Amino acid sequence: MKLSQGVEWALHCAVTLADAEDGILASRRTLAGYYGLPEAYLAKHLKSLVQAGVLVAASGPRGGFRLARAPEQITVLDVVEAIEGSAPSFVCTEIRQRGACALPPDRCTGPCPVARIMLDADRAWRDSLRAVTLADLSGQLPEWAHARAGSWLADPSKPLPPVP
Amino acid sequence: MKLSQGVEWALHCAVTLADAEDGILASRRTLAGYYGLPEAYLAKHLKSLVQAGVLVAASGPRGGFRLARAPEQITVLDVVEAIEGSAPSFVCTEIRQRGACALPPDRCTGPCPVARIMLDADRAWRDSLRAVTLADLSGQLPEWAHARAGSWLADPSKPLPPVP
DNA sequence: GCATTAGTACTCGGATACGAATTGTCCGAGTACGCCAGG
DNA sequence: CCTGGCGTACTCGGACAATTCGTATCCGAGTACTAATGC
Repeated sequence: MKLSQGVEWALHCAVTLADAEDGILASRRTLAGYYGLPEAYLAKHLKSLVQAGVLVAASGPRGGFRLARAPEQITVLDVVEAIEGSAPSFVCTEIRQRGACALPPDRCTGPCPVARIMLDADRAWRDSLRAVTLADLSGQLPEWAHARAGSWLADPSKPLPPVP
Repeated sequence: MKLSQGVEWALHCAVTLADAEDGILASRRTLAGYYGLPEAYLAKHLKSLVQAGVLVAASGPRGGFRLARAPEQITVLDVVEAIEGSAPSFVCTEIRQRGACALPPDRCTGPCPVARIMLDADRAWRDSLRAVTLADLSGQLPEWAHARAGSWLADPSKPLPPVP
């Protein structure tokens, strides 16, 4: 029950991309430099985000990544599932139907109580993540943080505006 | 975000042990035979349950495992954390304080929004598991299932009562 | 001066090693029962 | 017949491999800009 390291990276990068001005694409080098992350490995996670439809990628010079939808339309769950996969954390192997005391299949019409509880908890976890969007996260940052992110994404070589 | 296989085994075994008559200890062989599980590997998980204080073990002939408390006093979360560990699923490495756009530490008094959301979801998951006890799970089984489990735990060589 | 075309530099994407954690298995330490010998 | 002691068989606990997954990295495919060249 440990989440991948990439989930944190992906979430921060997605929130940062919400501050990109229209038409600006951020390359993986730009994003990696923003947080001091290994560029090659971050690329792997960015690719996952593209495959999941969270980001859109463009090749060539001036290429890079941007959000596929408005920040209000992307939930934290979208990002997490892009990295971790959307499979439920608990898989019931129906061991109640195996072994010396196996139950006959016709007695196992409904899901077993153990699986039901675990899936309920999994649903609660996902609901909690689905209730928050990138816009919600971005809105918790101060104005100068948005300005810094936008400036860096537009041109990483330009000096950053100072922190008040 | 995938739970260990042992979680399912541990939960089923714990629910089964709730049907053991007073003074009856179930050996790992008995439990493994109940569900057709590999005995040696199941032992590893049972050991974790003992270390977590969910089960009590006794050595020697007539030895085995029993619940450490009444089924009403053991939550599903107790069992899951015994196997998976109680560490939170998300760990914030404070990448916002690293890289080219690192925030100064004096601007990071509170937890970062990303970590807060992830920990909230983790708490929702654990709350959901904490709300259910082994007694709740056991209560969802029909009467004849309790009788079969109790009979097998008391003497695996005795023929099981039939399923109605 | 302008259009065309070849070159270049920069981007993403997939294929490729390495390490750690989970999975799976085995043998040794300890204990209660049963049996045997002695009184 | 009763009691004490020893042996045995069964239990759990920790130590030891194999496999899968997450981590980390590199090189190749593709694209837009740039610059040189011909008209």
